[in-house]
Amino acid sequence: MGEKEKVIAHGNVARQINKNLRRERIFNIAKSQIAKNGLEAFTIAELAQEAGVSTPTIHNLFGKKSDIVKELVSNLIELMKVATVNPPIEPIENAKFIIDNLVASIEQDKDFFRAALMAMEQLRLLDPRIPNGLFQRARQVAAPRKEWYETGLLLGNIEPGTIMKEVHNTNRLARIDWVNGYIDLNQFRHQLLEGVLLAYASDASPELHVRLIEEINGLSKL
Amino acid sequence: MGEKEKVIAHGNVARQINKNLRRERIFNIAKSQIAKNGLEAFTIAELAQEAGVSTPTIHNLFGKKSDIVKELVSNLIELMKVATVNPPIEPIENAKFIIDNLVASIEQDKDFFRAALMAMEQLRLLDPRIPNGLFQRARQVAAPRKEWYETGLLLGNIEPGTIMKEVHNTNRLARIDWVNGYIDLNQFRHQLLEGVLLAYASDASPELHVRLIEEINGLSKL
DNA sequence: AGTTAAATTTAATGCATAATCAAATTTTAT
DNA sequence: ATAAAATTTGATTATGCATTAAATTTAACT
Repeated sequence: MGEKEKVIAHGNVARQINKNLRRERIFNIAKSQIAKNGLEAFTIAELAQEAGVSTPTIHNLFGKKSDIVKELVSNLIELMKVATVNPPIEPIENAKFIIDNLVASIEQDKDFFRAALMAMEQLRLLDPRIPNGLFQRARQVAAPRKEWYETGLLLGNIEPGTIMKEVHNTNRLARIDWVNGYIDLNQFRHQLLEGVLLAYASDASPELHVRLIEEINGLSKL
Repeated sequence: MGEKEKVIAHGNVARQINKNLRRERIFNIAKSQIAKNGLEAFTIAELAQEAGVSTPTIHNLFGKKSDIVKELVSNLIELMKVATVNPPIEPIENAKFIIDNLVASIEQDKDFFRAALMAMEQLRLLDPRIPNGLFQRARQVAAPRKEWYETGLLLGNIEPGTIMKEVHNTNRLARIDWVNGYIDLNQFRHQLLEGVLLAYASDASPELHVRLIEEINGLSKL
């Protein structure tokens, strides 16, 4: 079936290169199947069929079914370790910047993100109680910054930790909604941004509050 | 095995009564198993074993496996149709009242709620896009009221619909967290109340804002 | 207490899928 | 061109589950 990936090279190196190409091609099909129908519906047999290959081949390339799931997760974790660039300082711009960045990187390989996040959920790796390194990072996403309190943009009447939790929860729900296919990436961005700005608004200085409201109401009109 | 439920009655009526008692006993075991290990892990065989009965008996009493799931859902829907009493008008008291009521009714049969909510999720009945009767109701839970805008407690700078969405999202996430066993009912109450009050705070009059902050910060200290 | 209807059980069937292995095929290296 | 190594394959095994059919037990009514 499917055209074999060839490489003009001699020696045993070629074998490995070709194998990796085959492997990657099949892995992409797996991601797409998982993303489309969920982990539950995903079977080795279907994967083999769509890849134009027999079931044992899948086992040779990937091992057990659960190994595929594990590989997805470790890929995602690896990806999340990449340091984020430093965002602008102003709250609204900060939120937009971080969220747009997040959306952009998801956009690059939606299937992968959806499949990997499903896998993490199934492995209970997204349990918010367990503070694995992942969540230490995730909690920082769009969390209120010290500077905003120092410059009086946020009043500090509500404990920063409370705002941070709220932002984090907004993140989690938007992610769940997107993974389950309830919303698309545009709506994801919208929901996330709106939630974050609302959280800021609950403790904003009058000056910031005005700008937040403008921004929030602007969102609804799209 | 397990003590048979008896009723002192003659005629064929007795059969039906006994049957219903048996059925109910087994149904409770099903709820508990689903609540504990999730719908995925739930099997007829395990249910039969814990009920001290053979698998065909389950089929005789309930039909297919999916019928059990359906029954859970329809029970929950039935329960949700029960009219809610009219809550107090003041925003903070209103939120507390509604949330405490909700928690209290869940408390009465946690297994049932957890199992039924899992079933609804699996059947995609909790998809926030689909506006079935259920969500029309759920959206009202702790939503901001007209009176609050008329009396100036909420300013209306942020569109009421936006606040309502935020409250609803808070509801959804708290529910998901509880169903998945990430939080217990106390934390559920806490998370839900905090989220709702924060949403109000984003558009509250100075007078209400002060009281909301007091309440929110009070929560954190528990 | 004996007769009949109903409910339960034992046993068998069927289905979907994961996992494995010897044999055949392809690919590399000389 | 050919031998050695690696890979893919077809066939098979194993498992876990829901479901059905026939046989047996249990309970109700006279």
